[in-house]
Parts: sequence; C-alpha cells; structure tokens
Amino acid sequence: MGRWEPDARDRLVRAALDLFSEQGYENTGVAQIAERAGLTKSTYFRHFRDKREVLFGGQDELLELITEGVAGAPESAGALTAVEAALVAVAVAFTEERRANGPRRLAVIASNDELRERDALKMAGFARAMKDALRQRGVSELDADIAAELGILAFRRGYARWLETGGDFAAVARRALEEVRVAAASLERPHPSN
Amino acid sequence: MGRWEPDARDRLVRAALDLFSEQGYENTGVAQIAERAGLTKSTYFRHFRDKREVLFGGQDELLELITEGVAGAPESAGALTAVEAALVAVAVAFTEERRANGPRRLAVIASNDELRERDALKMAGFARAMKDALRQRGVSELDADIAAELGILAFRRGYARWLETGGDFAAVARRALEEVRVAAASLERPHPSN
DNA sequence: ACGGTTGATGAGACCAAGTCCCATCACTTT
DNA sequence: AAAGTGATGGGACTTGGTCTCATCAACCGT
Repeated sequence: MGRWEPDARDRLVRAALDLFSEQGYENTGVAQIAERAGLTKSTYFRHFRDKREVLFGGQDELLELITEGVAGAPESAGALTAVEAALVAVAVAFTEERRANGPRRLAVIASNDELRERDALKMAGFARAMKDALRQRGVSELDADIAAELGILAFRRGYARWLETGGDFAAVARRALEEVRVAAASLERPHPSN
Repeated sequence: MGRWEPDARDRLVRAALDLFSEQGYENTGVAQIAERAGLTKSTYFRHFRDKREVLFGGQDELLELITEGVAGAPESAGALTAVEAALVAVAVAFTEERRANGPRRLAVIASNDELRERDALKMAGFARAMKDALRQRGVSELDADIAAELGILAFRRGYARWLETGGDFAAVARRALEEVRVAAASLERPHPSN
C-alpha cells in the first residue's frame, strides 16, 4: 500500500471542519478544502462521496457496533435492554479526539439545512439498524420500532451530555436511556400540574 | 394575479411524479420535468427550491396544523393526548387525491438516498414542531421529546396504513397512536417469550 | 539493482443542479 | 390607451459530482 503524506483522509476532515467554521459551509468549496489539505478535488471525492460526508465519517462503524451490540445482548434481555447493550457497544468509537471536535461539528451542522438533512438520515439509519437487529431477536415490529426510537433519543441526549461533561460515553448513554425509559413508562398518565 | 395555464405548480408535481416513476429519479432532469409541464427550468425553481422538494409540497401547512393541534388540546390533557390532537388536526390535509399519489410517491422516495434524506428531515421537522408546542404547554424537555418521537412513529405507521385502507386519516392515526402508547407503556418489562 | 505491479493521486473534460439578471408577455388598473 | 404587476422565458454563470486517463511513489519478485 503506497503512500506519500499519510492520513490524507484525516487532513481533509480537519481542513473541512476548519474552513466550515471559519467561513461557513456554503462559502467553502470542495476544491478549497482539498487545497488546504494539500490535495485536489479528485482526491477529495475519492475519500468522500459528497461535500457533506466529510462531517459524517465513521457511520458504517457505528452501524456495525449497533447491530452487534443488540445481537450480543443476553437471550433473556428485553428490547430496551438490548438497546442499552447497543449504546454501550458503540462507546468504543467515542474517543477524546472525537469529543474535542464535537462542538464545532455540531455548530456547523446546525447552521445548514443540507447538513441537518444528512444528520437526520444518519440517525434514521441508526434507528433502522437497531430495529432490524431487534426484530432478529424476535421482538415484534411495533416494539422494535418504539425501542429503537427511544434508543436513538437516548443516544442523542447522551451524546450532547457527553460533549459537555466528557467521561465514559457508555456510562452517560446508559443514564440517558434509563431516564428515557422511566419517563416513557409514566407518560400516559395525565401530567401533574404545570 | 395574472395566469396563463393555471395550476403551474400542480402540473409540475404531476409531471415530476410521472417521470420519476417512469424513468427513476436520477435519470430525470429538472429541465425535463419543466418541459413536460409546459414550463421551463427557471419557472420550476421559482416554485420549488430544489429537485427534491417537488415531492414534499405542503409541509408548512402540516407544521402549522401540528402546532395548532397541540396548542388546542384541552388544558388538562397529557403530552400524548396533545399529540393525539395534533394527529387529528393534521388529518384535514390528507385528501383522497393525496392518498392516490401516496404509494408512487413513497416508492420513489424509497428508491433514492437524497430523497430519503429529505424525508428524514421533514419528519424531524414534524417532531420538532410537536416538541416545541408541547414545551409551550409546560411539558418537560424529556417528556416532550419522548411524546413527539412516539407521535411521529404513530404518524408514520398511521400514514402507511391509511394508504392501504383509506378512510379517515384521523381515525387511523388515533388507533396507531393508541397502539404505540400501549406498547410503550409495557416495554420495560422483559418480553414474554417469542 | 532492475523492471513490473499496485494503489493513491493529479488533471481536465463533462453534466446537471442551482443562482442571477434581464427581457417579455398576459392581464389588470387608471 | 398607457402604465403597472406578476408570472414566465432565456441564457450566462458557478459549483457539486462523475468519469477517464496519465502519473508517480512505494513494493515485490527475480
């Protein structure tokens, strides 16, 4: 495997995040990203299928971790417990470096509709992976849908808190899921007062 | 308000859906859609902001209906009951004509990643509208998130069933939400056997 | 050491989506 | 009849994205 300057992909990611933060997503061209990374447009599109994808690397890895996490849960575990296993399994991908770039990345995504679209699709992909893996365990269609949706909600909330507080993602995500589980179980009661 | 052939927008929608169904989304150009509608590319982009949007018309209307539906629920209603009100309120937009085009529209969307992205964003927008309207009623952040997510799930399931069975969307959506509510309430128990 | 293979890159043509600006035409108003 | 308004047509232009071919660094076997 030949190589010149190593880590072309990482350089592209960093260049893109920098430029998006400095000038905004829409004012940054792919050619410009490639240039700052010491590469060309051609090479950029060899590493990422489009301009957005540079901000969403490593989703395939997460999909696999989710699937394996759900599948690897104890036989006797319920749907939400299997989802919990998925969140724990996914934690290995949430490194310190990822956390460092998290806030800037989130800010850029929030600033642009195309990027929010991509983000929504990624989340839907996670939910789909959870649902499919749950169905594989014999969970009903409806229960799988619900557990997956609640799992993604917990994932999002856990991720946000992890960016703030740091620490072990698994622990944070577990707590988030537990909160969601408790709240969901008492939801159908008419709410107290305010 | 001058007009030549009326309903330019509708003609574009019909032309797009036809062409997408016949040739596939990626093999159809905006210019081609406009041509079949007896218009030009310029005019197309005056009616829709991009190639995808022609398949997602009327979302602003739904957002308003959702917000009003949640806000208009009785003071004493819980979060999920307010969500139910939103689903009922939204039903006025689900006409017979919409139902007729539904299956083809769904098939086209399912066939392409860009379109699934847009769809995911739209759904996220609905969830966001529900959540915000719930918070306006004093529902906690967590409860609002959960209720909105379950509401969207019921919406999707209700929509799918409505396309098959027809009838009043409100009734179908209500039943879907009730199923989701019951299943969610008994979810944390380890599942029975199968 | 040498030539061939491999894999990543560069270069440039090309297409379609999307933006902009200005001219035009149908219809309305005064 | 003249002026105004709103929707449309037309075409130049930018850029995201694809495709093909050439190039160059590293590796590999003899």
